[in-house]
Amino acid sequence: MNLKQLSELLGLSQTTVSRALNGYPEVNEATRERVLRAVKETGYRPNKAAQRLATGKAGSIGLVMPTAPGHQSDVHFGEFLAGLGEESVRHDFHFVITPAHPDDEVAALRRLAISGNVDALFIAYMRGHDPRLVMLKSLSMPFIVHGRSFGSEPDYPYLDIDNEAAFYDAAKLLLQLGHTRFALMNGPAHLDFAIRRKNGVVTALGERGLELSEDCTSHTPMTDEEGLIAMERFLQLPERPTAVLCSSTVLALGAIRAINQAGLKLGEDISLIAHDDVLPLLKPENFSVPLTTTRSSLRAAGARIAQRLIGTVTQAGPFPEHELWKAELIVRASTGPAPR
Amino acid sequence: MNLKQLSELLGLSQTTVSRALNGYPEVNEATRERVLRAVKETGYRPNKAAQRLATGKAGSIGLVMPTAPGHQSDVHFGEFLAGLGEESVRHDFHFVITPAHPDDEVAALRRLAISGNVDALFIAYMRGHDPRLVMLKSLSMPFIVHGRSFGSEPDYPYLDIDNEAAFYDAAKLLLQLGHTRFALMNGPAHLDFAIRRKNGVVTALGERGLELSEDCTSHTPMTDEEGLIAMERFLQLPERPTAVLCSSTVLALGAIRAINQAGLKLGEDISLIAHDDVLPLLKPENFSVPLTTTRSSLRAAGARIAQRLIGTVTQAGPFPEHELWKAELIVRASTGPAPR
DNA sequence: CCATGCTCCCAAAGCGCTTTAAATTATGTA
DNA sequence: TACATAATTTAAAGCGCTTTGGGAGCATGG
Repeated sequence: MNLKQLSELLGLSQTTVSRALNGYPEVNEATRERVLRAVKETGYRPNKAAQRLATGKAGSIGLVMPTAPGHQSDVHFGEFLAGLGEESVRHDFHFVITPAHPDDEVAALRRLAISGNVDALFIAYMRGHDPRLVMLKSLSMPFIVHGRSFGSEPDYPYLDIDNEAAFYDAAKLLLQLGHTRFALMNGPAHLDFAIRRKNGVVTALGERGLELSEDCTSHTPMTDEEGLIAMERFLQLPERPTAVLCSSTVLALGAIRAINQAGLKLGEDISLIAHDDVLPLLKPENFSVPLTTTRSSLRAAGARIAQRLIGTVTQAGPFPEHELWKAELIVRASTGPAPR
Repeated sequence: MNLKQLSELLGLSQTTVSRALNGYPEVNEATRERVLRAVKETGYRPNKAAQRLATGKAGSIGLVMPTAPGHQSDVHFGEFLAGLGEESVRHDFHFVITPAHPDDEVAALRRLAISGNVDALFIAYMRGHDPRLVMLKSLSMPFIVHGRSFGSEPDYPYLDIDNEAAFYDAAKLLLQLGHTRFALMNGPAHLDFAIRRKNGVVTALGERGLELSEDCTSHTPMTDEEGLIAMERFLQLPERPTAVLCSSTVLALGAIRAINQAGLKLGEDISLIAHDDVLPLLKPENFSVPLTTTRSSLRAAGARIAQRLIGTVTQAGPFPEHELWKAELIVRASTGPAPR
């Protein structure tokens, strides 16, 4: 069933039927109702490809999913997607996901953009001087960045959390508890959030005349294995840290395993604060020693980004160019006074 | 840059350029190379919407993501998606994800199918007598089912794991270890895999003249909280179970927390076998007491499903209508002889 | 009675591609 | 040299929708 058949069925022109469906004012209400009724009865749905071709609008937002055989899937990705979905469903938008090899992301994004399949783009996992940014800016398609790109002018729309403040505050708390030997388990060094979080820690320590040693810093993918390995390394240092900051509850999961295996007590021998993206599987309050965290919901970020993206496409704006969310510092049992 | 412009640039007709690009044989090799070179230089990409309209092919597979505010996102979903992506990227396919309210899935699937946005569909989380199946069969669009639908004729293509055998084998192992008091922590009762897994357990127990009591069976969403709650309930029974079968490592995560909190020892006081979908975040070997599991990679299933779906669309088949994968039973420390 | 302004509705063009049917050019054969 | 045949190329017709530019039909008012 297509428009032509439907209009013949109704004895109307395609124009009128199309207008009736799209809410144009110049069609008689009685006629509109007749059309709507026929749509219900026939189950007619406009062909999206044709609609897209005619209007240039796709009703979808695009994203690239880095993937490869052996490439570990990221729990954060799923959670973010849930947020996007939660909002998109309200506007009858869908998303088009292009899987791409991690080395091919810029090109994949470009292909996606000029394919005509999507109205807007979204990127995340930002790096310093991110090459995707340059490409996107040249593209004249709305986009939004989750995170920021250190070293680039912030002349692009973004939603980010204040990573620096979050880790500054967390470090500050540990300082107040008397800790002096710090460690940081961070994400990959080239990622923007990792850079900023480190800065936050360094600043807080600096105010007390302390330094973050290289030995006590790890930059790894955010998996529990890496957390385990990094923490094992820290624990073997002659002067092992008593305060650990952790870029993800996933890393913390491994780190705590290492702490337990070493026979140490979390919250007594070692204090730990992790950043909590509010993953359904890793609730900090459910750890055997509940985790002190800096919290910011990834899912909420996804929903907000969808809202802005869709709003931009449908001209429902305006939206602020930049949003910087504060993370909450939530104190639980994994932090305590420095042992002496 | 579109076809028309490109062909004018080359002094050729759109037909020839189109054919050159799509590998038709009736175009001179020299001409084809000239076209290809021009494409490289100009960065021309065909408009997908137009291509789709003309061919009816979309180069994409569709799926519905159940979502709603407060609807917990499923870790299994992300992992499955990773598998789909891994294979899709090889064929330059992408996926179109329609988020939909859980109550609206059938309709959403229908909309997706007739939108012309996708070439093939995929469904999962099968229920007994699944209503989506009826709809899909009436649709004349290729689809594949992950799982099966209990109570429907298996006259549709599916990929499933042998849930019944997996749980039969697991129960059998525990029986051989001398256990007689069993519990089953299962997924929602209406889901196909839950029905079959329960059957497997019941059959194995039945062979020894044992029964699975209602008190010792839970049907819940597969989250760690639910695992905790269910296990707490089991542990308060006058005759508490010594052998527990668990439909997911996620449930096991909570269950083990409950066991620890009760001061019991996993693998001694209580033996537990969980089904392992090979989630990157929950490796059974990383639990403080490594978990005995029935293992089957969700990601591998995703990749295979993508392969079959894409193969069907591109006529690369034929593929077997049905695939039933065996899960591996891997024994680790969470199982031991029944305490006496 | 005719110009004016509405309200509705329609024919046809166009979005960018593929593909059918036909035209043109090249090649081979008698 | 002429003609059949093969090798290339092209014009034009869609694919199913939106939208531009009119055009009936009808009431209003001078």
